[in-house]
Amino acid sequence: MAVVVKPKKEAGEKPTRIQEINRGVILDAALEMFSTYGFRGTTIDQIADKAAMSKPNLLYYFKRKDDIYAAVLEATLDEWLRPLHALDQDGEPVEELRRYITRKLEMSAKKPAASRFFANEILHGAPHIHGFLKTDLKKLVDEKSGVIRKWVSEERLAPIDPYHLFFLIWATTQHYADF
Amino acid sequence: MAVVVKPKKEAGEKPTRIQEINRGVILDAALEMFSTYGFRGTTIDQIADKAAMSKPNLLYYFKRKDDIYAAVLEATLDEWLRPLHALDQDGEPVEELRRYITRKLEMSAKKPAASRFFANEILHGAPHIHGFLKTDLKKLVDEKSGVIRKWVSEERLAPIDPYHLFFLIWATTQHYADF
DNA sequence: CAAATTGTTGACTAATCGGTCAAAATACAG
DNA sequence: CTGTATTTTGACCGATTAGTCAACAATTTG
Repeated sequence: MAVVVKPKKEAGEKPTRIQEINRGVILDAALEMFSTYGFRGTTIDQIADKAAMSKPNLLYYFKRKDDIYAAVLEATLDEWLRPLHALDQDGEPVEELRRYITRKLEMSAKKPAASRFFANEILHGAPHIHGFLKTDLKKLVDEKSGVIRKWVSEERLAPIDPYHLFFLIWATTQHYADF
Repeated sequence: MAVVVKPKKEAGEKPTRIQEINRGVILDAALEMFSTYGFRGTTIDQIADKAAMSKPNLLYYFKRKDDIYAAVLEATLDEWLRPLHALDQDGEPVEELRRYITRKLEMSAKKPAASRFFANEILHGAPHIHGFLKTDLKKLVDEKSGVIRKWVSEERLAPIDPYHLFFLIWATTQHYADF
């Protein structure tokens, strides 16, 4: 008797409606908890409570605590970087920087959890995104540093080290969000 | 038969040589671990390992994990505040601020653990020093804010909100230490 | 509706962690 | 050296936590 092997699930199948909703709910809850209590300070039970579901149910969507953290990181990283992406070398320098800072401040105010989450990650040496920071983020920062340098060389902006400028903006917007 | 009660130990007796050494070793180890992994992320075993002693031995010197944290806080706070204390209203404003920032940067570079420790505490809403922050630190910051305001009113310094200035300096020096 | 798949959970386990304790080892005073 | 106070530790305990599992419920599909 021939047995027809019918695969139950292909890798990379599209998520169901329920999966999409619940993953979102979990990530929101997890971001809130991780940003407040850190990785070790947050329990899966706490996240499950906040997401209004049982722990086994949560673990049905994310097999391990590390996976939840990684997913939160990935989901938040894009948003955190978006303001910097928008810095346009063809714009007017002071106006571009003003818009960048405004966007950063807005983001810190509107999504304080995301902001705290990253501050925390970076403060502790970015242990979970070290590889990423060394590649993608560095590339982006290098690219935008080039824009600043270009403006300085064209004498459209007072001389300043681009890295110092970014640090100044990141640090200050973050602190305003904290307090 | 009269029993002579001979107290074994008076409160506030001077610590023995061994106590002095071991408390120091423990505080160094604890600062390193707490600043890297946070309060919840650090285990007593880890601190004991770093201090090269057994856990019960460590707990002989500090009865609870909270006590270790509090002791680290107390031991480090003074150092963290010292640069601000030195801000002198009778000095030349720009030179005073330059010196303050330089000292802050030196401290962040020389004692990164202490610096991270406080950044971490403040980022999470200073849960362990809330009372202190509300009194002593606030008083100090208010006092030094008065110095800044005085300089501004005498037109010896460009107009700036003193709190914003301190945040700017703290945030930036900390970020330099992190990266 | 009926079968199959997906979603949900109570009950459990193994490991970790903060903290205790009694007993052994060491340092120290007379 | 002798006795006493101090220091050190292995073994242990109760609580918490990450993660499992088998059974049950809901949803989707045909």
